[in-house]
Amino acid sequence: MRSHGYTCLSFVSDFVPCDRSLLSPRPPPPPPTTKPFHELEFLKEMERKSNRSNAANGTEVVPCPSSSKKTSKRVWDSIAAYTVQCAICSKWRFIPSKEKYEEIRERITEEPFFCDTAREWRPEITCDDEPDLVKDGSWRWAIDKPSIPQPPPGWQRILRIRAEGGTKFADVYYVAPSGKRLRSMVEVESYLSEHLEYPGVTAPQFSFQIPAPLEENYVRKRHARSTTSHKMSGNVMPVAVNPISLIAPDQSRDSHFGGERNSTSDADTPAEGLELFVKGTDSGAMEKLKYLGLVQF
DNA sequence: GTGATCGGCCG
DNA sequence: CGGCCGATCAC
Repeated sequence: MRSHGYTCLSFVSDFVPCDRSLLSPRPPPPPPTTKPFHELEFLKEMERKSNRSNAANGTEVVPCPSSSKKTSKRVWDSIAAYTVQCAICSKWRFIPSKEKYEEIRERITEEPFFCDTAREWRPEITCDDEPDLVKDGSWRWAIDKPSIPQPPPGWQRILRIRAEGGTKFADVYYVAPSGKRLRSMVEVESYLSEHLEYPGVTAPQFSFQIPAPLEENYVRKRHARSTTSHKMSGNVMPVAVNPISLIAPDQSRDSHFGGERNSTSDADTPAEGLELFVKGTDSGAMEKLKYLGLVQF
């Protein structure tokens, strides 16, 4: 089953927990990718250009757009890179900037992304080129919802990924040009109603939708239910169940990136990955477990 | 203090 | 399950 009707969803990839205590001692630098893709250079280049200092801990410094306001708060989100999947070949392509990514994400449904689209910033790229990266476990993935509007000019939409094992995966908030941090739609609306200095800025331009974690156990389950699968249809997979309990101890803080180091065969099919995530089929679940390094294969 | 993060309530 | 916001934590 190749990539049928699947318009590729846009993704956010690889994040670092925003827990400060984790940031300091965190050794695993950026992406220990498996494939020898020079795209990393490309990434580096973009980093340099966008003037972000420490890709080391995976944060991106968002340059304050309009003028170098003195107060321009250093705001960043926990996303290290942005990728989108080609609707034709299903390969993942880096998006050079958060802004570009937001632009693509906004229209991804009506206007699917193709490798050709990336020609805009990479004139040579085609579907025949190697994927920029593969889902091999060396990156953590957050799968974005499509059709999230771009933030109004001068506003920033910030995504903070929470620490592993918590009750929530992430938070979205907006930073107004004034530097005001807005955490919910209600706050946005009340702020806008009291600050008429933002003509044309309206509520529908905001979305607090958070992406979903690819790793199923990143977020603590609300129902500490027995690990028995509830969504993997009837077919129980005992093999799968046991390993899961291993990683869910309680040792909350400890996100060893590594857990999945033993990735032998990666280079799996991106399309499946997407399908797996979206549909959660049995085979998908299996794939996921492989992905997480919880089963042998 | 202030602001960021987390938890948990509630619809 | 997602939105929201107070409690709590880190600076």
